[in-house]
Amino acid sequence: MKAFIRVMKALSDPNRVKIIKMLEGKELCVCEITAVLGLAQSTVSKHLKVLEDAELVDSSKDGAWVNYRLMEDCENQYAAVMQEQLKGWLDDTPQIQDVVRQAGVADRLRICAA
Amino acid sequence: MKAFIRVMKALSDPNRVKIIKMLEGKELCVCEITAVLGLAQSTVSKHLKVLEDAELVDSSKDGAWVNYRLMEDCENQYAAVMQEQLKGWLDDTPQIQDVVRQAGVADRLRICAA
DNA sequence: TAGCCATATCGCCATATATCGATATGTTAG
DNA sequence: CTAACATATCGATATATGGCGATATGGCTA
Repeated sequence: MKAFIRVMKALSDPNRVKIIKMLEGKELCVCEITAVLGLAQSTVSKHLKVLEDAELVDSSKDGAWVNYRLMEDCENQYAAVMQEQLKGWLDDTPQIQDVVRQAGVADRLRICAA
Repeated sequence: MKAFIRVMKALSDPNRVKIIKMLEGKELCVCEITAVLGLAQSTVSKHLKVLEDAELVDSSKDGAWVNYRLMEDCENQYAAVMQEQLKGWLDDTPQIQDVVRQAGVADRLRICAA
């Protein structure tokens, strides 16, 4: 039950849903997501933690960067099903199209101060 | 997007999920749900409104009673999919088994002051 | 080693949510 | 018509959540 509720809560925020949809395209680092969403870095970090706790996304370090991607082979069945469902959902939503397009052309070397 | 978020928020509360699972068995009136969940009647009424706004459940009056049931032929695709998914989920959760069993034998004529 | 960069965590605030008791609304029975 | 009952709505309160800026942490590079 807790695992289910965690997934539902994670998907109850528009910005977190946007992150999921962006990650369907490619993996992204925190600064890229921050730039696209236009939120504070700390806010994005917190959203990512919620998504990770729900086992919807996964991360790995690449030097100073942390790359986030959709969790593959979820053990959490609720996360697995929702992730799959979302692949067919919301693609016609302007807000989503917007961020997905921006994420598609995001370049961390340009966006981040590197 | 709003419709999707509404459905996710509706399913983010354990008591509302319990209500959905109870309604998989049979339609129930507010006083039966109230008795099974052990919440205040006003709280249950509010939860039902959230579920109805998300188009997950439907209601109809039967005299002084209001019967709630799972929404059939949901226009809201998110509600439709989640409803179906939930039919195969959480059946092994003790909390859910408990309320479902109680709902199954609920009798409004005994539960309510009628 | 120092300093910069990316990210995470902390503390704070405003708003949202879950809950309750009290009250309003509408229905049925006497 | 009135009383009793089922449900909905209102008002209050405690907790949860989303947001921010400030600070801590860890890695690179000069």
